[in-house]
Amino acid sequence: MSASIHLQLPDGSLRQVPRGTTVAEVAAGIGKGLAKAAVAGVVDGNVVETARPIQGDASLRILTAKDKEALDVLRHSAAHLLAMAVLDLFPGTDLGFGPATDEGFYYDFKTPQTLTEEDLPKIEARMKEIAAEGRPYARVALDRAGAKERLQGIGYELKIPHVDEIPEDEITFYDSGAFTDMCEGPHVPDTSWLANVKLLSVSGAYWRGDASGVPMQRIRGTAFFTAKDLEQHLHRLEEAKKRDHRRIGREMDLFSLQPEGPGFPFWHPRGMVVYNELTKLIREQLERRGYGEVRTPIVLSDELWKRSGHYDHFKDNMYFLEVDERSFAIKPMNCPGTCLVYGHRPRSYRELPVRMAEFSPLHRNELSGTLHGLLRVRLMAQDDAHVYCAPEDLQSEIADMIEMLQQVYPAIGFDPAEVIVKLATKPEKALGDPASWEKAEAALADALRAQGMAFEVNPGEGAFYGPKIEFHVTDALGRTWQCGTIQVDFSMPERFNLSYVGQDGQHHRPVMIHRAILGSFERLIGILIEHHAGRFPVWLAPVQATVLSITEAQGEYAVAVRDRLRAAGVRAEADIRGDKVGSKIRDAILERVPYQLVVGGREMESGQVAVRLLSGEDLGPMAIEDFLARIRHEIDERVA
RNA sequence: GCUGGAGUAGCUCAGUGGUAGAGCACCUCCUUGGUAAGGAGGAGGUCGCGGGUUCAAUCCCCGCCUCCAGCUCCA
Repeated sequence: MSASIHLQLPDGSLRQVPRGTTVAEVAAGIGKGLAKAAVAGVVDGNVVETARPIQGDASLRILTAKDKEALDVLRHSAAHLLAMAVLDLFPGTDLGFGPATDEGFYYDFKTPQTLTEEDLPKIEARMKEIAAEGRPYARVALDRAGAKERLQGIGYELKIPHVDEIPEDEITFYDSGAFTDMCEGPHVPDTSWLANVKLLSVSGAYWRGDASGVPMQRIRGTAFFTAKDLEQHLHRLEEAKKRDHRRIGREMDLFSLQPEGPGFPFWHPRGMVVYNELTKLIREQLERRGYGEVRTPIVLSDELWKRSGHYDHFKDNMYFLEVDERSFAIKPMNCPGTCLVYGHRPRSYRELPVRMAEFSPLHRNELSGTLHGLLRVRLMAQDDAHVYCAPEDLQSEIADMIEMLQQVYPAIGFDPAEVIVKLATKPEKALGDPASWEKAEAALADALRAQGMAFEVNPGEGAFYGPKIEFHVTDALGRTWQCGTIQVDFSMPERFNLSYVGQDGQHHRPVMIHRAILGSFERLIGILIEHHAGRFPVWLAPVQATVLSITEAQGEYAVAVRDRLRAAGVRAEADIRGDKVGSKIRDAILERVPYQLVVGGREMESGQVAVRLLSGEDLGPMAIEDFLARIRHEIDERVA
């Protein structure tokens, strides 16, 4: 065995070092700055701590704070730091798991006493003390028996059975001072990297997510390399709180949620304006793209749901009722209804593809604990459609749907170029044979490739009847939300025995595509409220312009201006109360009205309005016609 | 559904074993004021619902409902 090995660095250069050289030593050999900045290394694709000796020829990348993977390492280490502090303060605590997440980290504990929010500052303070000590993380590798013995010795009961589930025969621990934890690693070199941590919440959880299992307490937190990044993140959390659609929705009088209808939103007149504008946007597209709109019943016989497969796969989420000794279900999806429409008469290949859109209300009995404003409801409507086509039309139909999505998203304020695309594949419990699933998954993947769209796979997340493409938008705070979805389904046409007569005079089975562009209107409106912080694009704003009189002398003029705007199709109000204009502007801002039209004696004289934007920008006086031209353009073009 | 927390005026929140308060919003009046809060007065509450303890419960106890933070699930 040669005493030296070759390491290939990201720039392609080779470096010869003695066998057993650590990542940290290589970094030091490259430069003093890198030695200090090295968080971890990537050896042949595996992330390892800087203290790891390299035993053979390998590729090596040194991770610094700039790398995405480095942040995960930091947060994972922060989770350990949290465990150290909790063990110090609450002896007798047993450890669950403590991973890094997209936003930070958490650790699950089984503590002798219940933890509360008040305990967090104490724990955080202890974490910072330990961080300041700069305790190194040392890796210890044991075999299975050794690992169990060690866990037993320190009293970590929960993790002992887990040892048998680890596929590798080498079980690793990381020690820092008196603390040790069984963990795959890697970690930052020492705890001094972890100064910028913040604990955010404590909540319930279960050992390995099993609701019948051991109850645990989860402490969540976040960590960053720099104080500035941490501050920015906390600021974003604050901002998200300010944008909470439940609060803004109430302030703008868009909708309400009431105990009489848990999870069933009440739409107020102003909320319905947004709802209807979005519907209008979609209907325009439907017309252009050769869709017909249908409306199928809300309540349908049990038999139908047994045939469609919902009874077997979606029953827990459905509402049932008994009428005249017959069982019915309230529909959670539109697909079976449209299948009945399709199958109601013979179909010819000449009329394919049959495209049916439907906006019916859908009820889904979601678990009470999952309800959340408009983002998770039990009553919603989707901009739903089902397309029945010949297999060979699949690609072009999907292409058309993607094009529609690309035309719709900019109007609601999302850049289609920034949409994240995922392909969700067959779940464990699914309808149909594996071969059609493969066919359907391939069809979706092909369609995406044909469109030149990059996508990642979301394994096991498909609908029970078929795989789906998910379109995720990124909002103003960098959060992502799934909106659009396209699903290919070979099963339901089979179950409903749907067919069309081909050119050859024979019966053929159509393929069914389920698709939604916006997703559900409820959820989308919730997302849009938060994305725009309630400041909707003008075309969507419940009130588009409000006329503010300066004194009561302009009251009549203000009302006349409002009526002139209304006649031109602008949603306008007039505020002719006896308040000062500053106070009226303040109210208009709180209502998020995009245009405030101030009318005083001068404007009344000249037949003008003084235009102020929601942003505070003052456009000065202009003729009513000029203002109308401006706002009509924004409305007609749906300027976002 | 599960774990933990909460529910007092439209909103944000004080408060007490002897049936309740503030600010904002609302209504009236005064003020006629030029781009984020002019002033005064008034009205408004079954203190989430049901039971219990007590001479007396908004307050203490039990059950339920709803909401919030998570778990899980998802449009």
